[in-house]
Amino acid sequence: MKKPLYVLDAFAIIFRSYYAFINNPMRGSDDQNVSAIYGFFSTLFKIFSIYNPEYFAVLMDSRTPTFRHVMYKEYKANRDKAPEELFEQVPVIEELCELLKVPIIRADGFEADDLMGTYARLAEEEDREIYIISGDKDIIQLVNDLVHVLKPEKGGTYTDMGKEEVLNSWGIRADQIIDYLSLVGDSADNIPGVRGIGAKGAVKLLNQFDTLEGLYENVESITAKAQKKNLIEGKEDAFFSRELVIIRKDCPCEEDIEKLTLSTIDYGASVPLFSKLGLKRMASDAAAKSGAEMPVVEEKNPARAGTYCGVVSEEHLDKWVEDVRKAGMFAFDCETDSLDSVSANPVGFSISIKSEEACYIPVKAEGVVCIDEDILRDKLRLILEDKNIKIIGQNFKYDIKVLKQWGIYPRGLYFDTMIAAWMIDSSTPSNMDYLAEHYLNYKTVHFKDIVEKGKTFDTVPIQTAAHYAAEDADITFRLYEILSAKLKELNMEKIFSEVDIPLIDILSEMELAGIHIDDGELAEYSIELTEKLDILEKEIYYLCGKEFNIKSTKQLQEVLFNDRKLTPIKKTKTGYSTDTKVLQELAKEDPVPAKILNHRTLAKLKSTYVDALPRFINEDTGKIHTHFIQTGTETGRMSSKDPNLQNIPVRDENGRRIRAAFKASPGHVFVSADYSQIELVVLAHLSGDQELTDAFNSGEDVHGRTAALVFSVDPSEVTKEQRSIAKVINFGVMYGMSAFRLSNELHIPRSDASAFIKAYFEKYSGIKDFIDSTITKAEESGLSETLFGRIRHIHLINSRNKMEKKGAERIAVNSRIQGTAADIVKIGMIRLFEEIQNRGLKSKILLQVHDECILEVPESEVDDIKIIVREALEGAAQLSVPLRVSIETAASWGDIH
DNA sequence: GCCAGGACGTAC
DNA sequence: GACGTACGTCCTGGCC
Repeated sequence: MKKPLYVLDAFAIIFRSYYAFINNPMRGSDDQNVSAIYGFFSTLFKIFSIYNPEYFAVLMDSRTPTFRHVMYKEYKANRDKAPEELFEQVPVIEELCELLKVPIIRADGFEADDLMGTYARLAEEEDREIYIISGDKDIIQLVNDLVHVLKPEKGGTYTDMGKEEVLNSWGIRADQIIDYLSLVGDSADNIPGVRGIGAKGAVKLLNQFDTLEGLYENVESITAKAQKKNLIEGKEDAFFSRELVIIRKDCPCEEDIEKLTLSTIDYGASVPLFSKLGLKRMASDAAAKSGAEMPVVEEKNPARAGTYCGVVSEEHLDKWVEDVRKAGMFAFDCETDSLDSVSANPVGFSISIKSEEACYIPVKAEGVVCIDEDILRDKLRLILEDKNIKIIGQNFKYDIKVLKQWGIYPRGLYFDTMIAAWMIDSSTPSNMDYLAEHYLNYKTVHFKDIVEKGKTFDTVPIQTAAHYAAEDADITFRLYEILSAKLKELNMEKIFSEVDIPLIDILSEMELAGIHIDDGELAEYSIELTEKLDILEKEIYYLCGKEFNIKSTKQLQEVLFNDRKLTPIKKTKTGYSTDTKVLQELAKEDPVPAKILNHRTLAKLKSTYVDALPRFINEDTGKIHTHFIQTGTETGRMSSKDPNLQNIPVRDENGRRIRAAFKASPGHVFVSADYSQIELVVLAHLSGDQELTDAFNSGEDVHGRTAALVFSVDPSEVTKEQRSIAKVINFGVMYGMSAFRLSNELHIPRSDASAFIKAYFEKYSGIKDFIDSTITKAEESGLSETLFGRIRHIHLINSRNKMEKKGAERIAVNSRIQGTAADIVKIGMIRLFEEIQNRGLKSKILLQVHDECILEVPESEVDDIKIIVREALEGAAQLSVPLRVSIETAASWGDIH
């Protein structure tokens, strides 16, 4: 018989090793964590010494992002920065395996589980024994006459799980493990299983009926009533779980097991790296095995500090201005006396034109005679207002706003490191301290460490201030060099330079413009709300026979589920849920929940909007100036904060009164332009689906047409109910909605919901293909990409945790749609802004709410602007279906829609 | 008293 | 387990 093959689940070992030392991590020569590297190779060499394998392979998940996210839960459970230092060890482990010439196998788009399955099959086919080293109980399903699992135990030993051992320890045969897990579920892996069926029950059932099919064919014969009910209700869950549990056996991988040999192992090659990592014992062990010499380790240099100077004379300033003009490009940063960009005054500027050099030009500093403000302003204009001189900034929207109010109108904005970093990876922070550390291995001086609480930057001693400020410009320049290369690699230069960079100035204008709100109107509404809330409160207290804090979910739970004996409907992490859905359900049998609902709605309006918005009115301008965050989402959308003007109520009448308080300035009106169904239009374009394309090209009601298709009726015969189902499905599809959710949403049986979804994808087969290909592409590349090339990393797309994987699939699909729509709206805004500028109009864009732009327009410009807006927005992209905007005009925001 | 996290609810 | 993207408010509980 052939010599056995040993395969190692690398992932599992890396994980175990890292957490084994979590309280006392192994540190390498740069003080970096090397626990996983050490643990992995200790295990590897231990296995070599115990089993002396001739054929051996390390099996990896397809990419490191996978790895990262398999650990997602643990990552969250250990809320420190641990995982990052774990992930960084993975490529090192791979490199060491390669140096050692230990076969390492990875199949793109597949997990180590699937590789184990595949090698189990391959070994079996040539009648070879295989030992799989893994602690994962899913793997047990592979066990048979030839396939063994070596389960790691505490103390570095391994239990050989063959057929008999499985039967002994589990009470079922190995080939029943799949069905067993389908019934029991696995909370760690998020396999649901059948509710109410535990380990003992599952074993008993499988012993009786042998298989899941056998069980369900005979489910009627089960005598235990509760169990039978659980099984019948959980049938779909069981079969769904089984899909998640089954390990594939068809990965593309090296099929010639003879090639997975350890005969060429080269311990000597690993010595320098082990040594460099500071794993001295491992290095010397490897050296001993190969007879190699121990190398001398060289120290790695951290990023170097820059050389900075202060500029307080005109001559010195002239020199810098001249140098900047010669260089044609510079990093620039403002220090101010306030975080509030509308009222902030500059207290100094810093400039860098090359890495590790920068200067600080104070405007105001205690005990320092600075350059005259007017002279300084004029000289800075020479570099900031020259469109041929490229400006590099970090969060430059802030600087633009400060500069504009100080009298400088920057023109040559070329690069924003914050935005670049966000486009490169929107899931990680984009503040400078993080970027410096992450990309440059440089620890910056922190603002709060040099400025005393409550004081402003101009009070900081000039030496300290100059160093801090100049460093910002220096680091910005250094980051530019790295990030611009990365943007290029990712092919995002175009969307970066043509969309996100030009948008910065537009957003600065929007924020500076602000929007007027009638605080008197809100004050009146607040009083009304207080009265209504008082009444509701009293009614609730009376009905409940006691007073309590209605806003406390904890106390509310006590009242509803304890005092009033209502039946809890769903759980949260901390107790029973009391959200809207639950309260609506409970309202059917008790008068209190309805009043709570009412109270909640009004209290929300009052605290979040009615009372909060007036506090944001700027003293100087009398307007509300929101902040648009360009790096606030993972899809490419913008967000808005302080206050968030993208979630002002619109749907119900109470809420609309808040919109009504937003007023156009005297002599002006609001013009709102709203893209019609932009996400569905994008879906039609991206998918190329014939039916959906036809629906939009025909100009008919798209939800009605969907209903006609799904229900196979003539469009003229579609009922209201059918249309509303179609509408929910249309939106649900873009979010990856399940039949479960659809049935809940529409209050229909789950089987009906499944049928609707099935019919939907049969008719819209192009959408199905779009979803599938988006997922496949994400699995291969780890990315989801918009029509314009904006990317999002889909970290969990190859997760072995099936729930996480499904979640990642939804994200991949939705991000393409939502992100493309966001790109289009941004492009539309840029076209619109440019057209307004070119024509010298006074109209201003004030707000953007994802698919809508709101402008404030002098009455005299209204007719023109409507045409301009339509042309600019509808022409933002050439799609296979028409992009339409609907335009409305009103003196108050409440009168729009 | 401060802060982080959870629950909830608003928008698209 | 169950629908994507945000932000704000209130409450709670741990920490100082």
